[in-house]
Amino acid sequence: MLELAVLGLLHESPLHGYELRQRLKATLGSFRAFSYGSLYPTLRRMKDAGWIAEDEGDADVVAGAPALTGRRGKVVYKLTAEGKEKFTELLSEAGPSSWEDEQFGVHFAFFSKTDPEVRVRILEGRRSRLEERREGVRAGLARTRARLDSYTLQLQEHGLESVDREVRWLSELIETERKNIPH
Amino acid sequence: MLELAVLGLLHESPLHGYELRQRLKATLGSFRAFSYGSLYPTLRRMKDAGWIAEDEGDADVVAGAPALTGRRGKVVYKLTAEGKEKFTELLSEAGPSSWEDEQFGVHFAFFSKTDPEVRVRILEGRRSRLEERREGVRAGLARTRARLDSYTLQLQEHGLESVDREVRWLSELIETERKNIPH
DNA sequence: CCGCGATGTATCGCTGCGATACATCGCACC
DNA sequence: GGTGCGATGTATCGCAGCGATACATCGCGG
Repeated sequence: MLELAVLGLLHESPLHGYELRQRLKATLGSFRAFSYGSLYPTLRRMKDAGWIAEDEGDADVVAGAPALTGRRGKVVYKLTAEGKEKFTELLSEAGPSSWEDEQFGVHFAFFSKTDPEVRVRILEGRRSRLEERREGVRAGLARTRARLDSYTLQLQEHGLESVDREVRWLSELIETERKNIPH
Repeated sequence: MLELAVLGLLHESPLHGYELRQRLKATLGSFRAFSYGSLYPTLRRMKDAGWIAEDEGDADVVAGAPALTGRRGKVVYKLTAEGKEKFTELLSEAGPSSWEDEQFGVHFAFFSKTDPEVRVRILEGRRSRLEERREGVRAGLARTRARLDSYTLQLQEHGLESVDREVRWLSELIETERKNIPH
C-alpha cells in the first residue's frame, strides 16, 4: 500500500528516500503519513522484488571526486519496467475489501492515471463499504442508545456524521466522474 | 490504550473476552474497532500485571457438574484494586502527545468518570494538536498547490475540512464543559 | 569558525489488524 | 427427533506501519 504510493511518485521522476517522504506528506496531506520506519524497509523490499532500481545517473556523483570513503550518499531510485506494470496493476486492482479500504486515499491521489470507469468502480466500492459500516453502527446505536453514556453517545454521533459526510463527498465525485465517461 | 478501554468497561461489571469485544464496538462505534488479535493478548498482559483477575464467582460453573473434560468455558475477568487505581491514573494522564492523540476516543468515552477540569484539559489538548497539524498541512498545501494534481488537491481539501469540523466540534464541547466547572 | 537546522539513511520495539482455527450452544425447521 | 446453522467463545499467526532514535553530512548565519 505504501508500495502503490512509492510507485506512483517514482512514476513521475526518480527520487531518494528522504524526498519520497516529503512528497508523500505533500501528496497525502492529513490523510496518511508513512514514517521512515515503513518507508526504508519497503524500498528494500521493492528493490528485491525488482520493481525499482538504484539510479546511478545522479548528478551529485558525476561532479568530480565524490570524496569516496564511507560517503553514504543519496540512494536514488527509479521505476523498472516491472514496476510500471505493477503500478498499473495495483491501481485498478480489487482484492479483499479491507485492502481496498486502506489504500483508498493513495489510490485516489493517483486517479489521474486511471480510466474513468475504474475511478467510478473504486469510488462506489468505497462508498458502499462506508454505508455498510454506517448502517451497522446505526443499528447498534439504536439498540443500545438508552443504556449509553452521554459522552459515548456524542462520540458515536460525531463519528456517524463524519462517515455520512464522506459518503456525500463520494457521491458528488461519482456524479462528476460519470459525466466523464464517454457516452 | 486498549487497556484503558478494558479497564473502563470492567469498571462497571465483570466480563469475558467476547462480551468485552461487543461492548467495545457498542461503546466506540465507528471510532475504533479492536480485534481479538489485540484483545486476548492484552487481557493476558493485564492479568500478568495484576490489573485484572479471573472471576470465579460465575453462575455457569456453579450450576452442577460443568461437564469438565476440555470444556474451555468462559473466562470472566474483574478489576483488581490495582486495576482501579491504574484506570484513574490513565484517565487523567498526559504522556507524549502521540499517546494522548490515539487514546482520545477511548478517553472521551469514559469522560463521565473524570472531573470537568480534566475533561477540558484533554479536549483542549486534542484541539491544539489538531490545529497544529491542520496548519502544517495548510502551509504545505499553499506552497505546492500549483504543482498538484486535481485529485490530490480534492483529497487534501476534503481532509482539511474534516479536521476543521472536528476542531469546531471540540470547541463546542469545551464551551459546554467550562460552564460545568464550579465558578 | 562554529553551531544549528535541514537533509539523509537506517533500525528497533511495539501496537493492532485481519484472517483463521476450533469448539460449543441454542433453536428453528422439517 | 435429528440436524444444521448462526451466535457465542477462546486463541494464535504473520504482517503493516508507527514513533523514537541514532548517526552523519551539508549549508548558512552570526
